[in-house]
Amino acid sequence: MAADALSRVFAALADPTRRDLVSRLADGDATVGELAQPYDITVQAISKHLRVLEEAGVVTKTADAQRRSVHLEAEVFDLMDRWIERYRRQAEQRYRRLDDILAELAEPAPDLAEPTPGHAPNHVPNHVASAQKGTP
Amino acid sequence: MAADALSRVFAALADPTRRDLVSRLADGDATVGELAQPYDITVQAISKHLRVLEEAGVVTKTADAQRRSVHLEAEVFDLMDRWIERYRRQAEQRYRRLDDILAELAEPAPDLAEPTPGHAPNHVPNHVASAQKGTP
DNA sequence: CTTATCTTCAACCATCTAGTTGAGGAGGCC
DNA sequence: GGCCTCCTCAACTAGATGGTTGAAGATAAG
Repeated sequence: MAADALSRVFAALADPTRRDLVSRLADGDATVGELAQPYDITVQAISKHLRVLEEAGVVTKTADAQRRSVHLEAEVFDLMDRWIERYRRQAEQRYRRLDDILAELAEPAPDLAEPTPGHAPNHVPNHVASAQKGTP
Repeated sequence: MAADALSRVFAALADPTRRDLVSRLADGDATVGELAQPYDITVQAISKHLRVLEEAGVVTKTADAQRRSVHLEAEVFDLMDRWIERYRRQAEQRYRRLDDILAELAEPAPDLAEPTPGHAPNHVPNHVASAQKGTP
């Protein structure tokens, strides 16, 4: 489920404990024990959280001894950023376009104007259908 | 449970179907039925997905009739962006600082960035890093 | 008024997840 | 060797999640 990279990253960061771990790792590498210390939960639970972060590519563990040093990987942020920026820009462009339409409403424009249900999105399905969900 | 806003947003976008819905809504508003059409799953499932996105603040529904028009809210992207940028910049700074440290390994550098409490993060081949406990 | 369309609510099921306890595995240190 | 520390694996539990089917609430159309 959700095998793709972006889903793993988002899911990994959907947990406040894991985001807090990332926050602390941004200050510098740390061992599992050091990371686990401030929390009430067991060190095994932290180990599991770190495994989730690792499988998402958010962190890497360098096994330099029996104490694993955990390191934050910044590249996944680029991955998320690219996704976010893409749709944000698109949505903001749409906003601006709507403003334009509202501004020039004085013209005899067809019925597509209002933010009311009138405007059916002739959305061309470029990414459509069975995007995931392989088997019905 | 996740409770906090950021967790809800990340969790909402951790599903590829929901990300695809966002992708289509970036093109323009649409009704639930229109959104559900390209997928193999039932319209009820899509309705549930939209409720998750709505509770995360990613979309809003304007109940203008019995056909709800779904609208993408761009502000949540700012929320995520702020979180991502914060830690990405921090991590990149740390990278650059590490380069500096490796470059001028002979000199005791004055703290150019912040009053670092213990100044530990020389996580060089040597795994020092006595992580500072910033309370969570 | 009746009917058809659009959406949600409710109950249910299978799977995933976050946590627990308990038992190892792998090195450093006496 | 023997022990101690750090970390992970295994099995289990409670709760969330994503999907289903079936029925109901609102409103437009006839």
